[in-house]
Amino acid sequence: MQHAEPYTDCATCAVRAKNFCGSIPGRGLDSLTRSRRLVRFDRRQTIVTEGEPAVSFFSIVSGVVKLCRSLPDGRTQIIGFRFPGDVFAASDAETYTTTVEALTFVEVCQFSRPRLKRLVQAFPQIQARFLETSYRYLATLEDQIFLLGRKTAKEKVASFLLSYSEKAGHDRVHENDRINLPMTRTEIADFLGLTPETVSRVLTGLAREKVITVGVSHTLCLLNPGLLQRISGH
Amino acid sequence: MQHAEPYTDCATCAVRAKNFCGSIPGRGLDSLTRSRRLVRFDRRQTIVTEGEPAVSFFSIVSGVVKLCRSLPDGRTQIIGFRFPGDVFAASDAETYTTTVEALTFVEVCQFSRPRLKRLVQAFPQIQARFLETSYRYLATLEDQIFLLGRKTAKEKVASFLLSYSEKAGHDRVHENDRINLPMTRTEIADFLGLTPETVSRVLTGLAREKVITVGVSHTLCLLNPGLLQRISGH
DNA sequence: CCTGGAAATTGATCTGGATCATTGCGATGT
DNA sequence: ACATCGCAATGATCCAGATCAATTTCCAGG
Repeated sequence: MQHAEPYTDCATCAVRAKNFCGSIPGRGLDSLTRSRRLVRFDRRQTIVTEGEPAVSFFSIVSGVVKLCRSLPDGRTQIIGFRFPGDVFAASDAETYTTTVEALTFVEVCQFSRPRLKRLVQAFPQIQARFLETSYRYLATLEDQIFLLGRKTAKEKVASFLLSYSEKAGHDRVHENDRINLPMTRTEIADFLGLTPETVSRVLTGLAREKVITVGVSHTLCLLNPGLLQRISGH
Repeated sequence: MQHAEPYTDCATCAVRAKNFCGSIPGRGLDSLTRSRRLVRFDRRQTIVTEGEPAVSFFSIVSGVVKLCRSLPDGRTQIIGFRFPGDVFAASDAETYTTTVEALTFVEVCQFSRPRLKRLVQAFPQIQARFLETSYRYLATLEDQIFLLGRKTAKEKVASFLLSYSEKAGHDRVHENDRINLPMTRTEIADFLGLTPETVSRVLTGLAREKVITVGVSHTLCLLNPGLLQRISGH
């Protein structure tokens, strides 16, 4: 059997369990596969743009994206990063509330709103999953609000390293974990409400304290996650 | 007929339309009324505490509350304020993620989790409402993240005054609107990631520029909402 | 292997907002 | 009317992180 797409269908999708798709029973998988369009983006490509009509909903199969907002004067704030199994552009707003850009090569399932709506009608249990997901995002954003409002630069960076290394794969953070950051210092800064220079200085500071080592090609190593945790102020 | 509570039942509730209760048909209203307990709190009373088992869900009938998180060293961040028609402690987490405190005299409908669950089973359309609400909160938190990460003190205060005066009643913000702030300078500061001194200085600055007037007893007047809007950086 | 441009690091300096200290003032109770 | 107490305003000073300015490192493309 030949597929138009050289990729897995929903029945064999690696991230199905993590996503709303996991709530759809076996008999619905064909209909799910037909509802979505698998789309690929290269690093740096924009997937959706803030303010444009929100016609689609997305679910990430592979890769990492950033959600961000900008002011005309250039100030940018990254709202969050999203990983395989995450969704974005999920709200029912008229227009996208954030710009979404690929940080790595990315594969997403794109659902048009009407199709998604039909899917939800056919499988109402999806809605409970959406609610769960959106409660999880709410909790993450609350954490981020605390971080932005009340943490110091060092605490911010430490928190970021820990939560990133957790979400980006490793469920438990171990000593000597080598983590790969697909984002630039500027992007880390735009996420933490800092400048790239400050991020750089804090990282070299942490390296001097032997909490991490900073490697080449966006790589870095957590030598002492326990201490990092304490530095992060929980 | 006599009521144990001297207050309206769900059929005549002023905020029903704004809330999930609005999706429950007339025949379900008795069951709704029986599912909730109407509870009152005085200003400064704590309604739920961060970290404690999340046994209830709440919906505000009247008054204003704050949602906040604290670190043992005393740093506090207010995540948001909630008004009549809003809900809180809505996530399905094991424990409350924020402490909720009354800023004014408050009346809330308290639902135990099991009862709420049964209500949702009986009226599944509630779930769609919950999803809508939680998308709305997500958008608010995204705004707040931009504000905390990238706005100046003056922009923060201007944004706060505008969004507060909108949510606290007035749907459109008019010239010479008199607004009542039930929170202290410290609470405004903890919401905006500032100190009370800075909030105070910015307010007197805005008053000097004739954008607002600061009145007594937590009252203040927006002389020029249009300019305030421009100052807020949208 | 070289080379150009972007990103990262590092240093010097500046500043917005924090911190510390004092005074003012308006509610509440006597 | 007056004393008390907690919040608000204001002033003086400080400092974490921003800004400005060079290098240095990285890496993609030839």
